[in-house]
Amino acid sequence: MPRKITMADIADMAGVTKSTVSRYFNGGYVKESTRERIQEITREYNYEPNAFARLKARESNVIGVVVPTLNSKVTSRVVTSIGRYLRGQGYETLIKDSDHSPELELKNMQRLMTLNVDGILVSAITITPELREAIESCPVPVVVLAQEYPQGTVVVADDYGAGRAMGAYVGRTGPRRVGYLGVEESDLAVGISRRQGVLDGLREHGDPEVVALQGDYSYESGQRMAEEVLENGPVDAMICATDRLAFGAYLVLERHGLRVPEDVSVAGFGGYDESALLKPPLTTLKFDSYAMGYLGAETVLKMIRGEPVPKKQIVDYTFIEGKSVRER
Amino acid sequence: MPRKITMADIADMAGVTKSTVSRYFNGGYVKESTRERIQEITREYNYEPNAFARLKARESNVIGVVVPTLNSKVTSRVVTSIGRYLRGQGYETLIKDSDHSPELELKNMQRLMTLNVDGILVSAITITPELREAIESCPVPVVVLAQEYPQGTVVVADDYGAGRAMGAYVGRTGPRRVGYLGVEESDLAVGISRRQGVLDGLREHGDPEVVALQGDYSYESGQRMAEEVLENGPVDAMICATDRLAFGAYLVLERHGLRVPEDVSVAGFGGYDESALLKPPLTTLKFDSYAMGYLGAETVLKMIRGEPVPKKQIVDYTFIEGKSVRER
DNA sequence: CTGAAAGCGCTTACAG
DNA sequence: CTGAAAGCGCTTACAG
Repeated sequence: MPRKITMADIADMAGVTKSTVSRYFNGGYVKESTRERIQEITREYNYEPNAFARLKARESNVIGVVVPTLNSKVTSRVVTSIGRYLRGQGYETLIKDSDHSPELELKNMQRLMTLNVDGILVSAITITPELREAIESCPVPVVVLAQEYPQGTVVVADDYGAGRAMGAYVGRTGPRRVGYLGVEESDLAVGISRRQGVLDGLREHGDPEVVALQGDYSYESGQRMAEEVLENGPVDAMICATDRLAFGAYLVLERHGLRVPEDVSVAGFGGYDESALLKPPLTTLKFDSYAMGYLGAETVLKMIRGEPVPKKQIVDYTFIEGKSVRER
Repeated sequence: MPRKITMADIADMAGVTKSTVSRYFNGGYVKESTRERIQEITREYNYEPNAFARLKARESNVIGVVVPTLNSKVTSRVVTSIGRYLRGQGYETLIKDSDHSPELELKNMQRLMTLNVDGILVSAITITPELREAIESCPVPVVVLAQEYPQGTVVVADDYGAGRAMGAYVGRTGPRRVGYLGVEESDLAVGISRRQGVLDGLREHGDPEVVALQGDYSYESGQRMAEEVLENGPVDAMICATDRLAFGAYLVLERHGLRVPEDVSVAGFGGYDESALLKPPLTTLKFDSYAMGYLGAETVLKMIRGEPVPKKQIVDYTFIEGKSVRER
């Protein structure tokens, strides 16, 4: 196992000082011939400076990203998009997975700060008081993704608007009783805004009775909630806070011998590829997660440069009409 | 924005030297009363040492992970599992996303090395000669995930065995002509081993004619290949290298008015949650990705400690019997 | 255009 | 049990 190669090694081989090599990498003055020599050696050894040893540098060129989980289609898209943008801008992306734990969420934020990243993108399930405190006392720019955060800079999906659109769409078909399969209110975006949108949308179109439930984000939770809805009496529609929950509803409805959409309409949020494959295809709605990642990354870089940025950016969604909601 | 707090600050407040604080964090000798004082201040300021400033330390306590993409269910599971294990062992996980690019794959490996990580877990789509060279010249332990790599230490899924089991399962139903929707051979595990397993399994049970195609991993690719299979004449079964490809096959079969499994059997690999929701539920097979992550992480840590490790570890799979393969 | 020197936040022998 | 000093791989004024 060869020894790790350092900037000093490169300097030696090039017959210069590491100061010069450093300048080479950071865009300082280097004579053309020297530059070429360094470039050649750098190429030969595939050398790249250790980004984390830039302790003295004003900027580390690394951006931290804390995500609530990696096991989510939406998060995957967001992180991929962030990585692409940042890579193109010469920044490193440092991903910290909170694995559904609020304590880890806080720890990740704190750790990122001591790691002297230039900025932080944080997507949290819940912004606890401790997290908020950490965000506020953060010495580098922070942008919050996917959750409202009035105190700071955010990029969010239009959860309320999307909910309302879906509520109205289903409401127009004239249901008498609707089940809402939701998530916990600690998730403000999905648990509250999205639900409120749905309720308002329904109210504007016939004002059906609504049985609103809360669970977690799993397939199993979707099944449990669907069962519970049915135990409370027949419904004409189930609106599910995520496609995954809708998958659970499909299964339970089938078990009960109920047809979609003839007996019960079903709608979701997420627009997963798989949703189009269900029978019938799920009526859902897809947020532009790539835009969220891109805009978040762009925004944090602007903040670092001291450029003005919008306090709040809202990404769009696309309505995906399936065949799972009854025609009116 | 408050200044970042450093070890020297903590030392000042505790009335000691940073040497002592460092020892506190690294398990050296510290008097009980001193320890308590440092602990208190550390707690108050939520201080954690900058893991990347441990330039002088023998061990950095960070493990690098390079993944081919973040947009994959399997990768998500593997990375989550790695993170959990490593966190429990006091290690940082540094994720590098190659975003489907072989050049980035190589760059990520190289960069990780200069970042003085203690070990590397690499999951690559293709082990190019350059990547192999990088792995071989790596000064820290490397374990390769999900791909065969005879020169090194690997944790792989039993692609051949799984393919053969699926081939045999379908073969037993007596198909005359079978379509195989595969991926490129540059992916040795899926593109070659899995396919070979399927072919061998089929051959042992009736030896049907096989139309084997190659594409990428997308839903659209599944559709294209399914179309191409049908253009070549009727088949009794389609075996798909991943569930996602099978999703595409379902769509195309439906378009052609062909029923699953009455007209055409379909089978996949992956065991996605969604696969059970298809109509009919997909017969598939799920690899234990969590085990792959866990074992990979455990193995690299053992290698770092100089403990003996198996050259090759094979993770198990579970057969998931759906209703998409005709009864014989 | 380049080098010597000091310093970033940490660790580690070595004295005491 | 603790501190002073040197050093990790890099950056950055400051001379020259």
